[in-house]
Amino acid sequence: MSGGGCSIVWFRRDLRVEDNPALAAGVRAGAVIAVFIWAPEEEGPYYPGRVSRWWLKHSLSHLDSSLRSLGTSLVTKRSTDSVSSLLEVVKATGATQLFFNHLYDPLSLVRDHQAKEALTAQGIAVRSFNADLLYEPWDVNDAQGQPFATFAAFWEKCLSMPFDPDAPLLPPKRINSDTLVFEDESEKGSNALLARAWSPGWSNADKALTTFINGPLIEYSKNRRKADSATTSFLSPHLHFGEVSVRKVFHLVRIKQVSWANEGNKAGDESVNLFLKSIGLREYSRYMSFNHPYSHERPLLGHLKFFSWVVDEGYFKAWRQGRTGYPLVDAGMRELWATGWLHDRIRVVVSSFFVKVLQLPWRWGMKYFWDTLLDADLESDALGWQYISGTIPDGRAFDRIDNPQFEGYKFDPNGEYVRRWLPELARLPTEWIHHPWNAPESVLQAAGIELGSNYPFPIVRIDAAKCRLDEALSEMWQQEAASRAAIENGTEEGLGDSSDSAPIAFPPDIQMEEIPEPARNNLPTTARRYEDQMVPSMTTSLVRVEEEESSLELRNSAEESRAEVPRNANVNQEPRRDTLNQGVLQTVHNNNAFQQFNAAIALANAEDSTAESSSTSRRERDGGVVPVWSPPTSSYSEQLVGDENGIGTSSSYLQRHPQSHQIMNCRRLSQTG
DNA sequence: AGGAGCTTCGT
DNA sequence: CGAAGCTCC
Repeated sequence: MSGGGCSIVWFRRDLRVEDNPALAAGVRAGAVIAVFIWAPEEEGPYYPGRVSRWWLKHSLSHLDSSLRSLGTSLVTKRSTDSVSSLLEVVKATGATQLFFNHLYDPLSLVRDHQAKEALTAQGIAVRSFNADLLYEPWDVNDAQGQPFATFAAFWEKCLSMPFDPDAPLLPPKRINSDTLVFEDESEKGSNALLARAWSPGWSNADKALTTFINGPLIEYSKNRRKADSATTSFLSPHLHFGEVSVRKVFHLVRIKQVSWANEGNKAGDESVNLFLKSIGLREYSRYMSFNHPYSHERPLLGHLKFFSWVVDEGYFKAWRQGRTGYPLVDAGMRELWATGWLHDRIRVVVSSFFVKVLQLPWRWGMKYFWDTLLDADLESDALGWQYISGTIPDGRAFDRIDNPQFEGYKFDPNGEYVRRWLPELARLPTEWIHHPWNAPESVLQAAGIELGSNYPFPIVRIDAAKCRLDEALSEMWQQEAASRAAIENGTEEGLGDSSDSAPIAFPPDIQMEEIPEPARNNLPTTARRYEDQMVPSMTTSLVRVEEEESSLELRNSAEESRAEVPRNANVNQEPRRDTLNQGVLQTVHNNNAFQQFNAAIALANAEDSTAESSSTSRRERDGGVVPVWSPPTSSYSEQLVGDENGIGTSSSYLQRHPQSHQIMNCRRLSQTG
């Protein structure tokens, strides 16, 4: 069987054997070569963070042993260019078919398209499948056939589609294989803390799912506000790596819901709705990424490009270290640092604080999440940060500032969460735990706290932040109006064009992380920066905070004086309703090219669906074309490879290619479509 | 009971 | 902002 007609199954973020349509197709077609290609440099600034790599490593070995028990094994290949690696595998094996499952992040859309073209050109039959979503993005449209622009409408549609999500496939009974071994990639050290708490791999994902469905799910609606997160599903990293199929989750949860509904269990029923909504948000994040492939680097609402962010690395650092002076925020940031995990509510708290109080550029925060979260997920995180920042049509109000003090008493009423992660506040009574700056001196003394010394004063006061925000917003509206006027007068090139909205570059210490090793002489700073990205044990994180004490002290006093925002700012100038709508309209308008593109995809899929044997209407949705648009003239990955040799380039990929790709794509699409 | 006015919350 | 939920007559 070697040589003749075997197929390659290209695993990526679908590290499971059950309900894996690409694998199933490979098995149906005969001998299978299961391949995983590790080419992190292709991800540019989104090189997976340490905890993500830790997870991946274990998940892959788990998958490998599953595949072995089915009669094959996982071939892993280190690469800087996935497409050429695929071609090498083809050459080495004489494979005649390639199967893989769709991804929807901007990079994968381009890369998968290239893979398809390159392999097809070699006479390889390429087919791809949906394994990550209930419905493909191009299948979910409004009455006019246009993509939705808000979540609620999108999700309502998903739940009332004329056809159900595909039923999960069973795992194959046996996989025939050709043997072929590539070098195994070796990842550096794991982390004891992580290993204790988490078990990567598809069978553990299944266990987590079962545990959740039979346990916390029924209370989900009641408990979801608690910061101590024993009631979440803990499925997100499993879902990110595709260790469990979202369709399986959906089906099992729905079954529970029906039985609870029959019993008249209102709370259980409601809990399922809420949980499914979070599945829906994940779904929506892919949908957004597909329809707006630049959403991880640019606000979707046009006017937001006129918002002037506070570019202050000191703020950024204090936030990362959990030294903002707001206990709930700091506790969250310490937990993130120590465990790579945060309850959803706390993610909202810390990111909202980041954007609204500190007014730092959201992409910095998103990048930090990317580097530190165990379930780091570009699409979900982009959606989350855009939501928090109010840069999508149904996002939070721009001018709303959440007060961590009040949120603290909501999500952590007894202060247990804060005390766990901020030992320096452990002895503070609950009454003051979320606002120590108001506590009487005697109370602080009794608790062993000296503000400004072992715990900081608030880095920015909420009322000052509110003032500064209102000011920035009214300035933004003015500029937006001015720009629109300029465009109407023809003084300026058309919409969405150019230069103007280059994203703010990541600060240097984040940039250091973007291109980790290529074993260069590590400056002392580099070493520290790199550590920033790692997940230390509890103790090291505390030690580290101690070490930083003195420099932070300076920072604090600096911020204190810095926060003198004019109190008399004319904040009454309400952003006018019509301008807001303009923003939305502009977004929608900008979508046209992608909508055309999507129509093209849908069409192509329909044509392609004649392809295969078992021609139920269900099958027809499989095996469609790769859902991508034409890449810009010079390819993404070429640019990134060039990047890697990167002579003294401290500037990031994004900086040098200010989101030009999607604009080019738009143009190309309107030409070709 | 019931509704004006206030707060909270939302992807 | 706008809907939903709350309070206070």
